[in-house]
Amino acid sequence: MEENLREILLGGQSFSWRDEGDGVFSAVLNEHVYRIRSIADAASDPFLRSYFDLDYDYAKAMEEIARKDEILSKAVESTGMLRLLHQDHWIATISFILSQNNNIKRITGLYDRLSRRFGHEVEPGYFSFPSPEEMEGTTEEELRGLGVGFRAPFILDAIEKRSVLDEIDGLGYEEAEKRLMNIKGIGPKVASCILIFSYQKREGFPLDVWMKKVMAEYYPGKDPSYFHPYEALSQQYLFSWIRAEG
DNA sequence: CACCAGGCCGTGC
DNA sequence: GCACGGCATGGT
Repeated sequence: MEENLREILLGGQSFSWRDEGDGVFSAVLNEHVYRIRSIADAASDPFLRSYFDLDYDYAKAMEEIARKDEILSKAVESTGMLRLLHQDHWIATISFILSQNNNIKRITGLYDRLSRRFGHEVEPGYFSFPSPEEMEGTTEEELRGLGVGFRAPFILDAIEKRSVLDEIDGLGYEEAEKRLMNIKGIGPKVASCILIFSYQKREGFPLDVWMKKVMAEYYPGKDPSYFHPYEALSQQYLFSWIRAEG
């Protein structure tokens, strides 16, 4: 089965990708402008191979998830094949700090404004997401001026404590979560997104407002361990399904 | 005018 | 430990 590329790129895992029309999606990553129409386009590029986690068997995982119960079967069927992205630690951290009490459209807009203000132009009109060094020296006032609102001091704290992002790989989930949560504005939900979509910690299970409804309505009394060993990917199928369902 | 969005922080108990 | 209000901004 073919991947649901739109859902993977624009469904809330990442805020880097843009719909260029005619089935083309673009993103500025790794000092390049990448343009792709399918996952197959990524197979020959080392950076994208890692980014799209091409060495993991998502087809097999999807089949096993669909066999778990009726709800997951429905979620998988309506969504198509998903993958979990392997994003840059810093980009994921700021992206999901921006995501709290926010919506995907506005998060993407803020991501763009940060890129244009602090990043650099890789191609005409295409700006990289700024590195911590490029953002260093900014102020709460400047950030608020870009529209990030109450998240401004959280971003400043992340700039200051960015070195913790290099100490997460290899840690167990709980310890990794604890370290991330030392940064202001990172609680359990934001931490889980960073750990899944940047550190490949597949036992994460983000509980946002949508997923809390799903759990209360369809999995009362159950906790994320029910979905083991596919916590994160199952969550992503349920998230996509319930959002499409309304 | 409300209420919501891939929540978290500070306070009070 | 848990419950609660506040929080910037833009959309419905």
